[in-house]
Amino acid sequence: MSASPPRKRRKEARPSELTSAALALFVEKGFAATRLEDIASRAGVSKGTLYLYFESKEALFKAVIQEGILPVVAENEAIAAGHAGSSFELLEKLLAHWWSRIGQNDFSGIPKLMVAEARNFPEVARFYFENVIRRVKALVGKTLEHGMASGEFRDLNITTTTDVIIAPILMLLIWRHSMACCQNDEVDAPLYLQTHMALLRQGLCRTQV
Amino acid sequence: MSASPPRKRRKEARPSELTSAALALFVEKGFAATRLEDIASRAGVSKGTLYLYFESKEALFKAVIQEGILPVVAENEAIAAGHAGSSFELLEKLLAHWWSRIGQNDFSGIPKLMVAEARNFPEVARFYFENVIRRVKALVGKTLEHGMASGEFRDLNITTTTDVIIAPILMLLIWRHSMACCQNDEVDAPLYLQTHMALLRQGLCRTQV
DNA sequence: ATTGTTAATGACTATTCGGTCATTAAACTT
DNA sequence: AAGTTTAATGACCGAATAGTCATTAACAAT
Repeated sequence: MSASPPRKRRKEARPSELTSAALALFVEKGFAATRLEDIASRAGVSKGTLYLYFESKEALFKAVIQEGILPVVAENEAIAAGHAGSSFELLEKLLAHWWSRIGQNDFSGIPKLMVAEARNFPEVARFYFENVIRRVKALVGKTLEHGMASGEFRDLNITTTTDVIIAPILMLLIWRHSMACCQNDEVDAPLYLQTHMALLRQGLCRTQV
Repeated sequence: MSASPPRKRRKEARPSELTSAALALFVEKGFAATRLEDIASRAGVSKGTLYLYFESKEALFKAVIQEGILPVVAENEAIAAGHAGSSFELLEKLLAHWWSRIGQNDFSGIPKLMVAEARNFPEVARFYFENVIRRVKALVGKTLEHGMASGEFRDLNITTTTDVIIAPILMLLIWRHSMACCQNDEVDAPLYLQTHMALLRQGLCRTQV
C-alpha cells in the first residue's frame, strides 16, 4: 500500500554520507558488530547502493579512517611553522586547534575505533600510524626540543615525554566514546584539558610562571 | 586413522582456562570477531564443553571482565591504608603495584577490551566502572587530598587531576594491545612510567625536590 | 570386572549477514 | 515524446557461526 519514497540520484554526496554513517556505527558497535544494512539505512540508501561506492566492508573501513583527520594534522603543522611565541604557548595552540577541529565533532571517535581494530587491520593501522600519529608526535617532539634548547624547558627525554603529553588527550576522546555512558556527570573536557596543561606547565618548565 | 587424544576430565580447571583463552582472543580481535570454537580450541576443549561452564558468549564475556582486576584493586586499597610516607611516595607505590600485577600479564588487555565493548555491554561496563574505575579514582583522589592538606601538593581540582594522572597509565596498556604492532621499537614502559611520575612530581608538588 | 555418573565431544540446526545481480526508475539527450 | 544512460533497489545466495543434544568415554564405586 505505502508508496516507496522517490529515489534521488546524488552520486556526489553518497560517499561522504556513507562514510559518515559508517563512522558513527563503527565507533558505537565496533567493525564486526556493525551491519552494512544499518550503515546504508542510516545514510538513507539501500545496501546495494553501498556497493556502488565501496568494494567491501573493509574498503569502507579504510575510507572512514583515511577521511577525517589528515587535514587537521596539516593545519597543525602550519600553525607550528608560523609560530612566534614560547614553546609552551605553541603546545597550547596545537591542543586548542586539535580540540576545536576533532574533539567536538564525529571524528573524535576515530582514536577509539582505530585502537579497537588496529590488530584486525594492520595495514590501516600502519597508515594511521605513519600519517597521523607519527606526524603529531614529531610536532610535539620538535616543540619540546625547541623549548629545551631555549632554556624554557627542563632536560627531557623527548620521545617518551611526547607520549606522556599526548596520552591524556587521546584518553579523553576514547573515554567519551566508551565508558562515559556509565558516568552520571560527564567529564568536563575544557577543565580536563586545562588541568592537563597546568600540570604540564609546572612539569616541563624550568622557571615557575 | 589418527587416534583422537584421550579426553581428560578436569572440571575445576576448565573455567579459568576458558576465560583466559577468551581474554586473549577478545583483546586481540574484539568480542564480535572472536569465534567460540577458537576460544575452546585455545583452551584445549571442544565448543560443547564451553557451554557446560558458560551459558552464552555474553556470559563468558562478563566472566572475563569480572575475573582479573578486582583483587588488585583491593590490594592497592590495603597498600594505601597502611602507608606511612609522603603522598607522592604513595602514588609511586600504587603505580608500582598496579604495574607489577596488571601491566605485565594478560590482564593488561582488559582496559582495551572494556573500552572497545563498553557500549555493547553497558551492564558489564557499569560493573567495571563501579568496582574498578571508581575505586581506583577514589584511591588516587584521597591521596591528592591528603597531599594538599599537608601542604605537599599545590591547590588542585581533585577529580579532574585524578583523571589526568590515570590517563597515561591506561593509555600505555591500551597502546600495547593495539597500535604497538605498528612500531618497530616498542614503548619502553618503565621509562614511560618514570617520565610520567617525574612530570607529576614537578607538576603536583608545591616545593621542588 | 561391572555398573553408574557425568565430563566431554562434534555433528547438526537455525539464523544472521556480507556480497551479487537482474530489475526499476530518475535524469538527460535528441 | 521517445530513447538512452546509469544510480538505486531489494530479493536472493552462500558462508560463517552461536547454540543444541544425542552419543561417547573417563573415572569412581562396588
